[in-house]
Amino acid sequence: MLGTGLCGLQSDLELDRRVSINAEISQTQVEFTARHTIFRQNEIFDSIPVICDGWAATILKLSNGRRQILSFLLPGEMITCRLLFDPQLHISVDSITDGCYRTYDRSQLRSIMSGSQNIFDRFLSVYSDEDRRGDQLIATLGQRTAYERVACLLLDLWDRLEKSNKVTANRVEFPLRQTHVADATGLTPVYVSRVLNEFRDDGIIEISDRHLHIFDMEKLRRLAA
Amino acid sequence: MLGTGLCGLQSDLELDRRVSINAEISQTQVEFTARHTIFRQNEIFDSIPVICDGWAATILKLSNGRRQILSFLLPGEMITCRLLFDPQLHISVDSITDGCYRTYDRSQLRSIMSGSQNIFDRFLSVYSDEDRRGDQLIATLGQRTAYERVACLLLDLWDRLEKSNKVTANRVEFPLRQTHVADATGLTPVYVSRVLNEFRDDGIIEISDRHLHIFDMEKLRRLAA
DNA sequence: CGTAAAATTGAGCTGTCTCAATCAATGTGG
DNA sequence: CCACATTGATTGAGACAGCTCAATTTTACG
Repeated sequence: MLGTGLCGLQSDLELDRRVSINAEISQTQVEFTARHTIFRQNEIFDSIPVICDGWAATILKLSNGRRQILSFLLPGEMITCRLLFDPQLHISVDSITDGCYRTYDRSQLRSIMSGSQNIFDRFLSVYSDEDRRGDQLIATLGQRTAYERVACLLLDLWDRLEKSNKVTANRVEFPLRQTHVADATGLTPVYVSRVLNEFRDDGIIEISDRHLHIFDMEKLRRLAA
Repeated sequence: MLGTGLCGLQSDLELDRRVSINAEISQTQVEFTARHTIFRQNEIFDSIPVICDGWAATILKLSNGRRQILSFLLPGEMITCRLLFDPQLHISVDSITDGCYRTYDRSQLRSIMSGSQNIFDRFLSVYSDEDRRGDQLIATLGQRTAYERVACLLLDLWDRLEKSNKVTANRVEFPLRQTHVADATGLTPVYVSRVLNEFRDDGIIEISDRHLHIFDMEKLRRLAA
């Protein structure tokens, strides 16, 4: 983890497990419960929310009612770096599990950023990662088959969770429902079920008890193309 | 157009038709010809290229050889704002028509940006737009049918070209081949042909002579859902 | 003008969806 | 703590959107 203890001040903001700042930033903490919309498309924010506990998803709703999950938010992650610069959230955020978020004042964050090239660049690097993941998702949805999409999603989450040491013995907490996987991959819940079951029957993974177990990582990575 | 004449200095950088700076920035101009890769995935840049004439496309290549067009670059547009902060280009750029690009020194641009909150915010707003379009594309590829995808693409391009006054009498230059449309929508060239022909037969649009003519805008917007 | 690239068209196939029914898990109120 | 209600997962059968392959025509380019 980069930057722990920077500035040597009080409260702790950790971004995507890559930037953390100790500084005197005013923050408020808010609890949320599973399966609710916690931020709505087009809300205006003077502060930056960061999920500090639980899982959530960013969602874009189309005019016709269909919904696409853009990303899953894991504990410690900002909704999107864009909020640092653009007060209007153009996406919704739904909670997946119970949890809480903290909000940090934008102007304070920005003055901290402009005070340190170092911190500034770290935020930008988080932003950059966010973009890369977005571009990868575009390519995945445009070019990959259902099996590949599901494999990619599982691996993406796995790799992120592994970075924050949430993986033990090839097993990790996995609170997503199949509808979440469906909304993220552009597939039908019914078909997601078939894909996951086939992965299970092939001895590649198993999802049970809100946990994901990967038995054959190599095969899964090969499947993700 | 915002910001023309800012700083009252020499050369002209216009971004996405939304930010333009007159300042003493060193730049070099490079010509390119149609149908070539002009920047390669993973190149490192000390300068920011801006397409100043002609069309190009940003492309992500997958391990298995498939390719996804992430965006079309119209005259005046930066490859991606990310390059302002991250020297590594993680995508390729292919030219579509003949044209040219200029490159601007990153550190110079950044010092201009840090010298003016105003200019800084404008760059960020361009960046923000880039992201929004990315998110829309994710939703389109994940949730929309072939007809909707093609309609969305045509409208997106149309709206951007209209903003820069390139549309006259419901007609606009349109140098894309059907393979470009296919790579951008995640469809097959063959199927794109069928979709476009159906649009034509329904009296909605016509593409001929490298121009796009929209006869029934309302119907097209309805099709785009 | 000749050659290569792009577009069109037809026929047939397959990956993914829809609909519908059943079963399992999770949450809730009495 | 159990019964019921709700939500999520599984499975089967059938349909269809979009793909593949291949042949032909049209357009663009050197």
